[in-house]
Order: sequence, then structure tokens, then C-alpha cells
Amino acid sequence: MNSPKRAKIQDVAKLAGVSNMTVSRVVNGNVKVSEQKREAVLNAIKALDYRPDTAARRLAGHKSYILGLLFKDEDVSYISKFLLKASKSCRKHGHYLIPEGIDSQIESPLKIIKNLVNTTRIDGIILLAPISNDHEVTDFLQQAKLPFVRISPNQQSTISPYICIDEYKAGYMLTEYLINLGHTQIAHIVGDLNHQASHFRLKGFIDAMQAHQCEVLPEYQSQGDFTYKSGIACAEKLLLLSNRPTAIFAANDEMAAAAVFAANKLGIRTPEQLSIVGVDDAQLAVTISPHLSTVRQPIDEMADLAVELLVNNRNEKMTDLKMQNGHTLNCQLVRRESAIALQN
Amino acid sequence: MNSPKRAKIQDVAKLAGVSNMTVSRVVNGNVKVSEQKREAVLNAIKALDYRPDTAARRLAGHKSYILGLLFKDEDVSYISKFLLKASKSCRKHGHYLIPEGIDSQIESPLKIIKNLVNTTRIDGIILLAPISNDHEVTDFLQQAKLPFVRISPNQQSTISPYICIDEYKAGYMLTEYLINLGHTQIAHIVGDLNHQASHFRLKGFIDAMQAHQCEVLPEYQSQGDFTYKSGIACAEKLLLLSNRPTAIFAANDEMAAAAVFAANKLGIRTPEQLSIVGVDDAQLAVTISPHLSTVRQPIDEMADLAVELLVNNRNEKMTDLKMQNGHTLNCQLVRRESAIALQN
DNA sequence: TACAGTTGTGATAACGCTATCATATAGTAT
DNA sequence: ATACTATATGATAGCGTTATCACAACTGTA
Repeated sequence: MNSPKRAKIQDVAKLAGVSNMTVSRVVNGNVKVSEQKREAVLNAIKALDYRPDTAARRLAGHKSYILGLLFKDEDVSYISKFLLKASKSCRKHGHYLIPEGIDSQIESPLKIIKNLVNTTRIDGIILLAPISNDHEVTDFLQQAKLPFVRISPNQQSTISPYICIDEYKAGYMLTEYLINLGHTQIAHIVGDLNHQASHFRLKGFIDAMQAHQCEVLPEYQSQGDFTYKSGIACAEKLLLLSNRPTAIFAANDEMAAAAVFAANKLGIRTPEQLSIVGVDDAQLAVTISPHLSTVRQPIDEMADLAVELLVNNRNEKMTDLKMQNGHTLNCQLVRRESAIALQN
Repeated sequence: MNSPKRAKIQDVAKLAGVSNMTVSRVVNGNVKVSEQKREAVLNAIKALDYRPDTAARRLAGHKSYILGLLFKDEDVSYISKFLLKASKSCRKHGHYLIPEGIDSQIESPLKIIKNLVNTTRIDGIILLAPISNDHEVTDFLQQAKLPFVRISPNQQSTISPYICIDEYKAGYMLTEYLINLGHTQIAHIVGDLNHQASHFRLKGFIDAMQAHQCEVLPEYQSQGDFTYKSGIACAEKLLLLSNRPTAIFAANDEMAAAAVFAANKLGIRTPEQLSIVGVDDAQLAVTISPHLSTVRQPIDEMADLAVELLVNNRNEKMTDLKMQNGHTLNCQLVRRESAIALQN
């Protein structure tokens, strides 16, 4: 059962010649302890390789040092990226991350979250879109007074902090980029409308087109849902049009990759005969051929910030201004090979 | 702090008219409880929406209901897939998963694992290759008597259960597939030799070539490390050879995708002028164009099994035979579009 | 009828930590 | 010098479970 035997707080206290509470105070670092004792404690901790037991801490102190991450269990690669980064960021702050992928067709997000909360008493939760919009979930969390951060939510309400990018700008930027490349016949594969982001990207697209006197044709908008499969269908429809577009702006990289594939199949070469751009700068953007021009979502930064908001919130008493605010991060255009100047 | 107020075991006990222990026994379900009381307890649990507090359970019972997943923090997509599935599988068994990505250039795996174990007292750990070969780690776990499962380890020792596929067969199968397609000039992009899998896949390649009287040229083997970047370099080298191969077998999909890209850049069309196959059947295999012919690693199955081994091990007392055994899962060839019959 | 064995149940003491309150000591103002 | 405040530290009581042991109520055997 026990090899070298874990040190507990009492062992440290004894070795340092102080009480348990003094050790606890040093470990948690909020309260003042005389320099002398602090040092003694620190030495004892090192000598015994002591690490506080999370379970005991939680039971006694109502802090679990665990954060939850909820997301819809799709194969969208930004989830993995976010997850990996968030987990790392947690470690940096002495916390742990428990990820929960939800297959919302089968499982109720509310049930899963209730379970997570009651069972494990996590300190806070990160909600990835589109779960960040599930009112059942957000209402429950509010009522339970559990801090949570929403990633790319539909509503920029003040019920909790949220993190997003300027989706409108992303759409506008990308469209303008294609226009500057000489394209005027630009089609848009629209994202899942359950994500507010899709609306904004579409609006950015339309506004940019109009600002540059390019016609916005209804048949140049095709409704996808962020999946590869939907991307294929949309792209095929677009490419079979008699007035085939010369460029496609897909609402995410996944669908952009699908468009490349669909074009290939129809014997249309990218980028020579068709320019394609996406959004996300996911891993696959630099895995497919040609590499995708896209807008980078600062996912690492988003994950870091989300964790930080939750961790700090525990420390500095809820009132922290940041906890009521939205955070709009910068995104930027990444020029690669999938879009080039219009060929005559 | 408390909204509807969580029910605790005492509340359930009172409502059901039994003692705490009886409730506990019903919840854990190992010991016999009279049908009558069991039902009363079950009803009370439902009525109060009771869920046991993990922290308290751990503190008292030395079970944490948490599993750890350790992996080297690379962008290999099978990690994400494994992680997602393992987390789901944990939920199915009433457990949680804490993933820890290790950037072994900066961080010591041992330190991270020690922290995880001491701090959180997890029930078991899953080690993904190549961490499954880190002796510092496995020694520590053995000494701490903490159950762990190794995924695709180098050594099929009995220190712990392990799960893998028949890597040799995968290599052989893929090579034979290309040969049957009419190819004889087949190159192999070798995987990271820190993974035993790479050795086996290479051996399978060589043996299949020889079995079919195909010459095994030294310049047709190029050393990669499973990353996309290395794949590009290897493929370029291969494709610039005066006696250019007509087919490339890359040791994973990531490098196969890189080969497709490199070929494209050199104006070599896949699959018309060059057949390419990979291993893994990762998401990207059906994202790039053309879709990749590959060998499917049954990742979902592996993740499920790993979790099950760890969960059951706690129940049925260490002695379970399975806990000392290796599990070699079946893998199978997936024919898609990236490899076709040799064109004259 | 008596005695051991079996089975279901409950009382109680941990588990390792922190909250809380009490106490001792030092510092400041009157 | 006295009282009063501020500050560092300690003693103690939980936090919500399960382990452990004890006991009562049966069962079966001699």
C-alpha cells in the first residue's frame, strides 16, 4: 500500500517545529507568517517532499484545485488544442483539468455538469461553444454560484466572463483579402448557425463584398455546420454552379479542407483554379496541400486566459472586475498557399 | 455558497431509515444488503438527487475515482482521439480522467507524475508511448504499487498490462498491399526509433519486400520521427532520387500527409504518379486530398480497454490475471485513394 | 438444547486538511 | 503605567465518506 510513505502536513509541522496551521498557511500563502518559521516550514517541505492532498484540502477547505472543461464532442481540432493548452495552464497554477466531451444527442449536458459539480466540487468550469450558450447549463451554474468562463458565446451578457475573437472582423478581413487578390466571384460556406460566430463571419463577408462593390449572390452562400462532411457537400454544390466562383471562403478550416478535397475530385486545382480560405489556423491548415490561408484563432491564449480567470477568481473574491467582463482577443490573417491572385 | 444544498449520505440514511454505512454499501454495491433496505436507499438517493462526494470518498476509502493519462505533448492526432475516448470511458465507469501532456524537453515526467500521484492519489495511470518506456516513471509506479497500463510500449514485460497492435503485421500488410498493386520500388519513411513500433513496422516492410523478391534499397529508407516536418524532409529526399520510388509507405499518417504535400510541391501527383500509405487512420487521413490508405489503429478500443483494466483492477483485487497480461488488438487495412495500381 | 458459523446492520474512528476561534505577544495611544 | 489594538500562532472541530469492529438475528449441526 505504502512505499516510502507520503508525508502529511503533521510530519512537516513536527519537523519544522510549528503547528499544522502554520504549515497550511505557508503552503497557501495568503496569510502572514514570520520569515523565520516560513523558512523552517519551506525546508521541511522540501526535505520530506511534501505535497498537500487535494482531497483533504477540498473536504476541509471547499477548494478542489480542479477545473472542468465542457465541450461538444465533435472532431473539431480546436477542441484538442484548447484542451491540451488548458491542461498545461492548469498545471502551471497548481490545478488539474477534467475534460468532459458531451455527445449531446445522447447525453444531457446538464446532467453531466451536475454530476461533475456535485461529485467533484470543481472550482470552476470552462464552457466551449456551443455549450457556452446552453441556458440550462449557464442557469444552473449561476444558481450554484459556480464561476465559469464562456468561450465564443452567442450572448455577450455579464452573467460570466467570456472570451472570443472579433468574428466579424475575421470574416471581413478574409473576404477583403480575396478581393484584393482580384477575386470578385467569392462564395461563402457558412458555419453552424448555432454558433454566433457563424453569423458574424457571414456578416463580415457580406459587408466586405458590398464595400468593394462585389455582388453578393444568394447561390454563393451555402449552409454548412463546421464539419468536414458538410464542407464537401457545400463545396460540391458551389463548384457545380454554371458561374463557378473563383474563390471560396469557408467558415472554418475543416470545411476549407473539405473544399480542397471536393475541388480536387472535380479536377479543379487549388489554388490555380480556385482560391480557398478558412478560419481557425488549426493543425490541419498546415497539414493539407496546399497549406491553408486562414485567420488564426489565438487558442493558446484563450485557454490560458480562461484558466487564469477561474484560478484568480478563487483567490481574490469574486469581485474581481475581470470576472464580469468580456475579453475580445486579436486574431490575424495568415497568408499561405491556398489563395492566390486571380488567374486569367 | 449553497443553493438547493447538496444532499449528503446522512440525509439519505435518515430518509431511508438506515445507517450511513448501509447507504454506503448500497452505493458501492459490493456487500449484501437486504432487498428491502436497498430499495429504500435507492429511492432516497433518487429523491434527494444524491451523489457521493469524491473527495470524501478518497480521503476515507483510498479510492479517488480518478485516472491519469500521461503523454508526450506532441501534435500527434492520435493523442487527442485517445484522450477523448478515454475520458468518455471513464465517465461510463463513474470515474474522471486527468490528462497531463508533458513537454519532456522542459519538464521531468517523473516530477509531474509524482505530483499527480501524491497530490491527487489517482487510482491508476495510462501511459502513452513513448512515456510507456520511461523507466524512471515505470519504476516509480511499480514501487508505489500504483496500477498502470502501457500503450504501445517497447518492452512487453509483465510489470504491468500493456495494449498494442501487431506493428509488424501492419508494416507487412501495407507493404504487401503496395506490392500487389504492382509496385516494386517502394520507399519507407521510418518512424521515431524511440517507439518500438517504428522498428516493427520497418521489419514488416523489409520482410514483405523480400518475401516478394523486391529489392530493399538502403536509399529507400529515410529516417523520420513521426512529425509532419520530418515527413516533408524525408519525402523530399526520396522524391529527388534519380530512381524515384513509385510508392511510399510512411510510418504514420502525419508523415504520409507530409509526403503528399512534398510531392505536390514537386509537381508529382498523388496517387497517379506516386502512391502513399500511412499508419493510424487518424482524422487527417480523411481530411487531406486524396484520402489516405492506411492501417487503422483501434484507438477507441484501446482507450476503452485501458480504462477498463484500471477500473476493474480496483474492484477485483490486483490479482486479476488481465492485469499482468498484454493485449494485442487487431488492426486492419483501410483502402482509400492515396494508393492505386502502378501506372505505366 | 446448546454451540458455532453466517449474515446483515450499526457505531465509531479515522482519512489529511482548513476554518474558526482562542491565546500570546508586540505595538500604539492615552 | 494602563488599556486597547494589531498581529502571529496554536488548539480544536469539523468536512463527507469508508474501514473496522461489534453485535444481533438467524442458520445449521451435534
